[in-house]
Amino acid sequence: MPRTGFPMQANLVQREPERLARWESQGIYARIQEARAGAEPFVLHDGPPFANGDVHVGTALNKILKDLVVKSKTLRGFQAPYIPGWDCHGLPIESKVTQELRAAGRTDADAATIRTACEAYARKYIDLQRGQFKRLGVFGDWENPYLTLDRAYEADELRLFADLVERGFVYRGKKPVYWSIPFKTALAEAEVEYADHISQSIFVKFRLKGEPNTFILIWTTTPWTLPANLAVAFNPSFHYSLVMAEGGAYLVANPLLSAVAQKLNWESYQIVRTVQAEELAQLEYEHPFCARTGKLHPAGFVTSDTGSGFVHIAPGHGMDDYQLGLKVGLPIYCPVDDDGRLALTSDLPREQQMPDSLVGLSTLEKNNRSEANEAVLALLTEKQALAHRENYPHSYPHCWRSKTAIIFRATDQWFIGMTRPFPKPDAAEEVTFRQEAVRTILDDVKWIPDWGQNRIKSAVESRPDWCISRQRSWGVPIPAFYDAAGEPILNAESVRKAADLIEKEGSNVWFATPVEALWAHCRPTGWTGPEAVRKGLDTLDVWIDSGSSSRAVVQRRPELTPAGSPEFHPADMYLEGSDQHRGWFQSSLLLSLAGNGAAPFKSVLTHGFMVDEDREKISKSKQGAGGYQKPQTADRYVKEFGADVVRLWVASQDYRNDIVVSEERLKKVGETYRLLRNTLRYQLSNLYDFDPAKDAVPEEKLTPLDRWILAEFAQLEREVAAAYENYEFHAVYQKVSQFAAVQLSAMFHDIVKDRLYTDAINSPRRRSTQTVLHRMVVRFCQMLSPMLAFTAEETWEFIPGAPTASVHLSTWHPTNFAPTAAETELWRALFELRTQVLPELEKARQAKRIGKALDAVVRLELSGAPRALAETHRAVLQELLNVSGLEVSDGTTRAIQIQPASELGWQKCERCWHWEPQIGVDPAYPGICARCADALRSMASPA
RNA sequence: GGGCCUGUAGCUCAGUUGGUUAGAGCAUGCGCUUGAUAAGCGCAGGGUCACUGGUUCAAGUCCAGUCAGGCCCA
Repeated sequence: MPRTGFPMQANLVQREPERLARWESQGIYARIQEARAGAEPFVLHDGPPFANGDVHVGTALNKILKDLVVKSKTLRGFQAPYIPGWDCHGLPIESKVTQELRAAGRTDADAATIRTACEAYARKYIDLQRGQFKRLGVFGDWENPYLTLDRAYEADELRLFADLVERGFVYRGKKPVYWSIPFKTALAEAEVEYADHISQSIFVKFRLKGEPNTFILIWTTTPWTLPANLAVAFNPSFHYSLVMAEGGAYLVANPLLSAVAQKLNWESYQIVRTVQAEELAQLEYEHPFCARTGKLHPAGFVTSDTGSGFVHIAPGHGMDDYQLGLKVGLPIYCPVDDDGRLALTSDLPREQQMPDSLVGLSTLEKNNRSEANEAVLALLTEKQALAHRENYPHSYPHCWRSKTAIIFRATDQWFIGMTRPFPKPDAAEEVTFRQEAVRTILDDVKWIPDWGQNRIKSAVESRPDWCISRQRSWGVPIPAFYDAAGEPILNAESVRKAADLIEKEGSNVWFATPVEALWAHCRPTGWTGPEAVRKGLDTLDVWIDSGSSSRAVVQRRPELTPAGSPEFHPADMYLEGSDQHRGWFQSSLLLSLAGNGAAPFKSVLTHGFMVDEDREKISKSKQGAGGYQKPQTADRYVKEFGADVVRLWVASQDYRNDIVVSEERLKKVGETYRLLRNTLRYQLSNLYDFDPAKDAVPEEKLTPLDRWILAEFAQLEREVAAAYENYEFHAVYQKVSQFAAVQLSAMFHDIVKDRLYTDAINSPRRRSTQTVLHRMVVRFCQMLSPMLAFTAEETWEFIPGAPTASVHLSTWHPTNFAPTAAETELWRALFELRTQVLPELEKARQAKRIGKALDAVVRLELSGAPRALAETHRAVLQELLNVSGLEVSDGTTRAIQIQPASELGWQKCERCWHWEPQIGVDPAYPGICARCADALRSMASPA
């Protein structure tokens, strides 16, 4: 009878933490790395999650997918190190911390105070998340993760930045930011508060050049930006009309025509004709009060809910305007100074700029009025360009400290230029950085799934220059200086010297040290330029932080640098959600290409996003009323189902599509978990008396049935190995669970019970089956181990003569077992016969003539080959059918008769439950059939 | 609004270059077993392959459009 200490109930929630503690004390990760020393490496480089909040179930999915890759590669014999990381800088942390400081009354915190508090905040969440990631069963060097706030990391990031500076990718340019006039500073989104505000809504007539008395009507709520107007945008998907109305001819978008007519009090108007987008794009207009002209450009952001369908474009004063300006090559003209006053700039010739009467007027609003707005409105009226004016109440951004309305204003920023020449010594002709990036995407990286290539290619093709400076405190400082004339000094050597300093002292040193001392330290050897009088206080975009991880981690950590690697070696794989095509994949690629000349990864695997049971994105607003009962954190699911079920759920989903997370889905996966667990348990429970060293039967002496299942199993192994190699974990899940349900549970395990329970302990037939069960439980356990990290280990402990201390230390190669063609054909034919007989048995069962199959005797009337087959393999066929008797007779009717053995006067053996014509022939064993008597006798007197 | 992607039974997935009544496992229902028992076995029901139109002798499979959903832009 089967026996095992392997419990049927997993009790994962309680017992997984115990196993984690054991793994921890064993140092399982280190032992795995030792065991694979010198093996072929496979480096999956971790994309750092943000050190903020609990681990979301989507983040858990990402981590588990990575672990499935690492564990399956390890299983196949690779050395697959895993160094987890965290992204530590950035606005979400800084604004949280600033809010906390504010709540504590600290409104005057300086950069050093904020930075110290931010680091403490980040470290707190790193610890929290580390515990939650480990709980998932993810193996890695958790005690030595990489952190983007580490000094060494920051220093390497700056050294990479220095390379970019040296190669000419970095330049100073302009970009619009939120600007607080009283504080003369740029603001982050988090420092902006929206409040009700009354603006001046105006319609302005822009005269078409060369068309007297013909105008385009533009609409704006910020009159003071008109001196900065350089273009007009229209939506190419709208229809526009030329209409005759009071005072002239006007171009207006059709969907807005009636609204405009009403606003402008047109008593009547006539549509002259429709104007096509192609024609609009050819037009030129005259600025109402500056001596210059502008052009019309198509843009998707022009809407039809307000205005006229034409949007005034001031690239220095709006994000849409700025993007359009970059695209069509307009200067980022911002005629407003730090004090918020209209000012002349060097972007345009003096004669093309605003009249003297406007210069020096303030844009700062008091009681909804500003000098600049009033003067512009007066000027428009004077020029008869103001078609309509009204108060316009709406929500408008305000500075959180001064409560004043903010303005959008282009300021000087640092950029990485996408069209800079890319240094390529052997290239026939010069290529741009962008062109080289696209070539690398196409030629040098494998994208999984392959449409990822398309995705990142179009992202790189269409992205503007990369604005890399932030007016924030919590980040890596850009070690730039400024001379007395305000000109920037950014030099590769000085950046490297700053990096050395920061590696020693931490990046706070940049903020805490006076400019004289910093410049003394960073001043390039033999510097002949102007001396620095001011240091820059900008920090780097956090995407530069995480994007530098190839340099700061993959090229640095010895365990990620296999022996004999060239100086620069890409990681084998990056694995993140599909949003990272515009995020980390891109920042990593661009930085590595610019700094190292090559892509940082050989392959990139992307997964879809988590959606709920309605296949809609998980949103906090859906939580509670009618939505999910609990927050969608990893812990919430681990605490209910256990990590192995969560891991199996991850494996079960085709991650290339959206991934459904729901109570129902996890419950279903829980059912599969139990199926797999019971399969393992059945095998273990029949190996309690099996010692592979002593009892194993050689392959060629296995019974035909055992050879059959071995062949089936070897086929499964090949398919599973291929699925792992293609990272198709859902295929592994399907194949493994279906094999467990069909070939094992419904067939082999069911058929073989008779042998295991009733043959003599040591009989060759029983040992043969145990040999196969043993081989299968070992290998089944291995195949499951990447998914069921905990349960596979638990199983491993119960396997007699397990080859290694931990399943995670073991290596697995698919069984090379091929039955002969004759064997394969024989078993195909036997199962075909079985398939014909089973329905007849079912009919007898439905008719209540028999209960289980063993109650029946089967008569087959066959002819020709089938008859020969059935007669030759009568015993095997009887075993496959699990019936007490099988008679084969010659005939052409192909009749299948089922008869209850009791009707034949047969008797049931107490031991094996087979019915036999005669029972108890051996007087020593009454009530027992001859076969069982033999078995008992042999066991009573061991040979 | 644009780019990329997805839509096959209640659930998760297969469906090779278009070719017989669209498959599997799980779940459900009914029955059996009670020596894998908070298990196991069998049988059955369940799909106008998101929708519409087209190409073709033939379409889940090719093309166009619509709808729904996701990611990224705007």
